[in-house]
Parts: sequence; structure tokens; C-alpha cells
Amino acid sequence: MTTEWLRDSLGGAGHRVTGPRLAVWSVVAGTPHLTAEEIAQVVRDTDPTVNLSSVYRSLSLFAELGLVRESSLDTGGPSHWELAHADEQFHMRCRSCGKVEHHHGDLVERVVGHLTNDHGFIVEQVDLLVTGLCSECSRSQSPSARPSRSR
Amino acid sequence: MTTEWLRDSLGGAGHRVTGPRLAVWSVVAGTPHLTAEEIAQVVRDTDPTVNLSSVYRSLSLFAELGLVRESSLDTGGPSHWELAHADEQFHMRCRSCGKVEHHHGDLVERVVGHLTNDHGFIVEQVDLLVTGLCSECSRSQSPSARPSRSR
DNA sequence: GCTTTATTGCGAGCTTCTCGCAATTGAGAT
DNA sequence: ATCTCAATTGCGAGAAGCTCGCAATAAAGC
Repeated sequence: MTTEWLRDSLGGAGHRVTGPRLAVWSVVAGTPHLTAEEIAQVVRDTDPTVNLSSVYRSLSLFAELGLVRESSLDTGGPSHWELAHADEQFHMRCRSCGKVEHHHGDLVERVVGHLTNDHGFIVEQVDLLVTGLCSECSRSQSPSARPSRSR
Repeated sequence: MTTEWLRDSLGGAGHRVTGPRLAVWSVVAGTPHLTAEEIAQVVRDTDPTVNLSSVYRSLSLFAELGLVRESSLDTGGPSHWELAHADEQFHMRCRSCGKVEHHHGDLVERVVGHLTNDHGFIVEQVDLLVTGLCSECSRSQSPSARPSRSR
């Protein structure tokens, strides 16, 4: 989570430690679920010269190094980025207020075990997204029709 | 799964039964995991006048009616469409051969119960994607680095 | 400091998907 | 059957999200 970690990961893989990379890193490490565009905006508060492509390239590199993860919470919308977390963490997104929170559960371990033992499938990554109504929104709303598709 | 089902769903909601909709429906019902573009191509084998926008509009409508589901298996890539299935079904995608298969498990019920009871979260939809190496590919490969991002 | 080469900014461009509008067509009323 | 009229379609323009090539810049070893 610290920038030392980033320096080590980059250096160890023969990549350079640059301004844009450090800036992107600190934003991603500070706030999860941001889009590349949002990250770019925060980065530009400090250094307005940083280009959006560099943000994308930094994020892609971090993802290759296993430091960061891309998750598409909205099909059709932009991807969101966050620190690579253990698979046991999954996303809960409220359809009403849009809030996304992390949640921890042990069920992922069970799926992994089942697939490995019974199906010879080597699990590398698990992405679990639960959509619904959070406790606040469910109090003020009646659970109506399915979420509609919109951008 | 039959076209009668579609007729009823459309008519019941005040929508018309049209050629493009029937064509899109039969393709989606016949083959899962196709992209809109792929669906359009198959549809055009029968009726070359059907436009890609109509395919998108049909799919969006079906999704609103709860008949079909959009799933983004590749972040950044095009969405894939399939018949709405029970949440207990989830996707297993092989990183090496790209094959996607459905798998059934009871873990989703457990998550739902846990979140409902302990967190007041009303679950409406669960999306689970497991990425890794299928049994065939894991025999001929050594499980190497994390999957890299590429379009 | 100097050199080398990875990295960046910039802009063009690609892919996926959406939207407005005029033309068409389904389905209830006649 | 035919008519009527709103729902739907095809079409093209265009938005959003992301990628890529290239010249300029800057990190890191010497």
C-alpha cells in the first residue's frame, strides 16, 4: 500500500519509477472503485500535465504486476480500478444509491476447493458481484422491477 | 425458451412481436455467450436487412423483461448475452482456450442468506465469474503469470 | 554529466454502443 | 379485409472508453 512497495515491484521487474506512476498509485491506493477518468482528475490536481493515456498505461502495468485489479461493475460503463485484494473480498453494489462496498466471505474458498477437486479447474481469479438494495435504500423503497439497462 | 414464451412476454408488456425480435430471440436462445455483433451476423443469415441497432434494442428490451442477461466476461471487450438463468449458475472461463462454461453451485444461496440476515441487503442479482485454467489446458500448461490485459 | 532506452504527452483512431429521425409495420378498431 | 396510428426499424451520425504510433522527455546505470 505504501509507495515503497510500488518502487520495489517496479524496480524488481525492470520498470522505471516515474512521476505519473507514483501519482496514479497513490490515488488508486487511497480510494477504491475509481474509473481511469476519475483517477486522472485527481492526479491532475497535483500535476496537471499527466495525460489520460499515461493513467491507462500505469493501471495496465500495475495490473500485470498483480498490484491492481480492473473490475467492470457496470456492463457497458467504464471499468473501475482498485488495489488487488484477496479473492475472498467481493463487491456489493446498491442499485438505488449506487454505493459499492467490499464484503468479506469465505464462500470463495469453497468454490475454489470444489472446482479444483472435482473438475480439475485451476482457479486463478474470482469475481463476485452482488447487486441489490442496501439496508438504507431498502427501508425507503419497495423492491420493484429488475434493474433496467441504462448508461 | 420457445418463441411462444417470447410472444407472451412481449404481448403481456404491451410490446409488439416483430421479425427482428423473433430472430434475435432464437439466436440468443440457441447459443449462449454471443456478442451483439455475433448475434447480428447469425440473424443476417436469415434476414440480411436486420440492423445492428435493432439487435441491441431487442437485447435491451429482453433484459428489461428479465428474459436475457448481459454479462461482461472480458472487461473492455464487448458484452455477451445469454438467456437469464438462475443465479446459482455461474461462469467459468479458461484463460488459455477462452472457453466459457456454465457451472451450477449452491453457494449463491448461502451468500444471499448471509447478506439478507446479517446486513439487511436485499439481493437481486448475483454475478460470479471464475477465471483460470480448464482441465484440458492445465494438463498441457504450467500455471504461469497472471493473465495480462489485452483486447 | 552523459548515454541509452523506457516512458510520456499528444492526437488520431478504433470499438462498442446509443440516439434522432424519417420510413415502415404490427395489431387493434372499423 | 382494410384502415389507422403508435411502436418499431434502418440508417447514419456520434458519444464514450480505450489504444496506439511517434517525437519529445526523463529515469537510471555508467
